[in-house]
Amino acid sequence: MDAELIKNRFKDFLRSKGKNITPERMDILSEVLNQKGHFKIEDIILKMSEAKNPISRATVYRSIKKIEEAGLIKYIRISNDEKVYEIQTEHHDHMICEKCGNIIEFHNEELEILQNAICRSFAFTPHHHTMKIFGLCEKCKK
Amino acid sequence: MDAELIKNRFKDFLRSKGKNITPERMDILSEVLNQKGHFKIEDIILKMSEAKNPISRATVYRSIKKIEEAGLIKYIRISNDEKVYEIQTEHHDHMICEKCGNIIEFHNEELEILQNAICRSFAFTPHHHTMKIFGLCEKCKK
DNA sequence: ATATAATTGAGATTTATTCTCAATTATTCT
DNA sequence: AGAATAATTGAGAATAAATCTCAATTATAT
Repeated sequence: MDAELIKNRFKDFLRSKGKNITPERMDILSEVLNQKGHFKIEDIILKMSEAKNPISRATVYRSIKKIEEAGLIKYIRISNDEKVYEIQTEHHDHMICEKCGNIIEFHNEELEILQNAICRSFAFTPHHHTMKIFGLCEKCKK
Repeated sequence: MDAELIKNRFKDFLRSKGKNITPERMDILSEVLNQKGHFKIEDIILKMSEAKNPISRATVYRSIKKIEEAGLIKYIRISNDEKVYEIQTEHHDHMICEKCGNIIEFHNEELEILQNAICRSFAFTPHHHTMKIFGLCEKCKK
């Protein structure tokens, strides 16, 4: 939530990997933190190309990848050719409205417990999971 | 399970859409039904290019799409740039071993019920969902 | 059989992303 | 602080999966 904290985490990540802290990387992270809700990489590319210190497409891709590696953002694939990013908070799953495209985040502890139980029954050691429910949100149902 | 049944379903689908039943489409479906477990579109493209009546890459893509539309196969995205297809059976979810790539299919009715309950609490009408659990399978754990 | 409409193959095109490499900039070492 | 070293950047080329184009071929309906 606190942008400064996140920026510091990113700096720490870069240092820990022996990577440089550059204005380009920090500017891109700032723009990411400015986004409301889910965003596409093209949104960031556009913003950065219009900024007072424009940053190239290649650098946006490279920096977004680093921010992702740092665990600060992640993406959800909402269709075969659409990825949207979100700032990483606690783990949650997604409901995606097939009509309006709205993405609802939810977390349900019972679900997590059940998933772990299912994994145990297969002697499978879970690391992480993704669950997406596609359907119609309340508004679009009407 | 019965290949002839599936082929007839595909023919019905094509007819219902006013599409032609062509040897290319039927040969590609046959090759799909020959696959053991999960397969990649490149596997099919390779096989068809080596067949006695070779079929082009474009036609494989077009036919696979039709077979998918007919509800006979579907794909799972196992990583950012890897899709694998499977023959459509009853609904199930997947566990994917991050080490050996093995895909375990599972179905759990409790999970489905819980998902529906969660959707209800958001006034969300679910149509379908995907769930993938990434981790280590029994063998790779050791 | 013929006419009409659909399909095919081959290669061009598209789109998202990554790569290349010379020029620039950050960091490290005195 | 300044030089040396290593990393990063921008611009455009390259890549890869999938789709499109269009003339030639084939399936279907009459």
